[in-house]
Amino acid sequence: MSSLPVQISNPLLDNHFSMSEYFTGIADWDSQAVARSCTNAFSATTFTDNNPQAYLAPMTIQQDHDFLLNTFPDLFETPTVLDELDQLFYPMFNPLDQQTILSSSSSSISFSKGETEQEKEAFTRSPRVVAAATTAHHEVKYKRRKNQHKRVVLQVTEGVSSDTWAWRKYGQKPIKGSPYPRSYYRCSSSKGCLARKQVERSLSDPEMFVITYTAEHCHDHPTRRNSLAGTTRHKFSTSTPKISSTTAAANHNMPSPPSPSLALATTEEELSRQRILKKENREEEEEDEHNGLDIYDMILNDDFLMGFDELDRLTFGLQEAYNGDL
DNA sequence: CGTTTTTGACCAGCGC
DNA sequence: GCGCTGGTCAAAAACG
Repeated sequence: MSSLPVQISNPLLDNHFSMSEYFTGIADWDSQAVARSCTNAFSATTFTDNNPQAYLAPMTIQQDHDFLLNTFPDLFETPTVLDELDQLFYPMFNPLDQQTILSSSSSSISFSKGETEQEKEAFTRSPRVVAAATTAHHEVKYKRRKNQHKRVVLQVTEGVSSDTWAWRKYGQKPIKGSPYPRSYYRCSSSKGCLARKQVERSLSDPEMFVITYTAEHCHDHPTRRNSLAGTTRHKFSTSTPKISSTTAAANHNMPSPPSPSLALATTEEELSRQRILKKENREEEEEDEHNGLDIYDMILNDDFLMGFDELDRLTFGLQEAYNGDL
């Protein structure tokens, strides 16, 4: 990963700062750019630890290296600027998550001192040319396995959606060798958007989710979520045995039952999304029962995010007017 | 009514 | 060429 010339303009803080300044204490950002996770994006102790394995607890890094290499042998490729920004900003918007981003540039992957040359070689294999990768998914309907631009994120989701995009689930498949099904989502914000993501539990740690992003959004974040119709179901009802059994397991972060049919559980990630949507609805109705918003709500509230955009536009307009007067 | 999830079927890539 | 596997489609059902 390249160095970080990224400048953040935050109208509320009224100053500019670099990403490296933001994440204070990172002596060697580049060397840690890929294998990184955090329990708190603002925790200096987490980020200043030079041992990547520290970021992966409770996972074993080697286990997940192996898992990812077996499951996603072609996931590493040159990242786009958006990828890098996404990776950089993700922890800021998900401070409650424990996550690791394991793609996407083979050239930027770093290793701890203890890892062998074979491991490094295995980890950096399958380099891809981003041009070929990014064009492939636009073309043929089913030519998708090769040359797809993928980005993999490991995260522990505890009631927090992985991102603020609106996703629609379009498929779920049992995966050979894994007791957990893989869910397929596409972006529902825009009809033409090719962005997709796959969500499945990690083999080495069922509480960890492997989220694979494919393609990129061709639009900004949605100004509001699509209609909530169909998003909040009676998942926790006991009226339907199939639903109650699967969601009960998912809701308690437990592995799905060994039965293949029962293993087709709704993922925790999806449940988290539903909880958030419910929470948003409740908040609209209750007129802020609490006096303040906690960071959890602020992070996931689209209105909050859009508020920055509007503030940005306002300040930009004021600046223009001010310059015009001079 | 518009949107979502579910789920069986279909199709293409891959290994043998 | 064949079978396995994974990714997508699309109809039905569910939800607000």
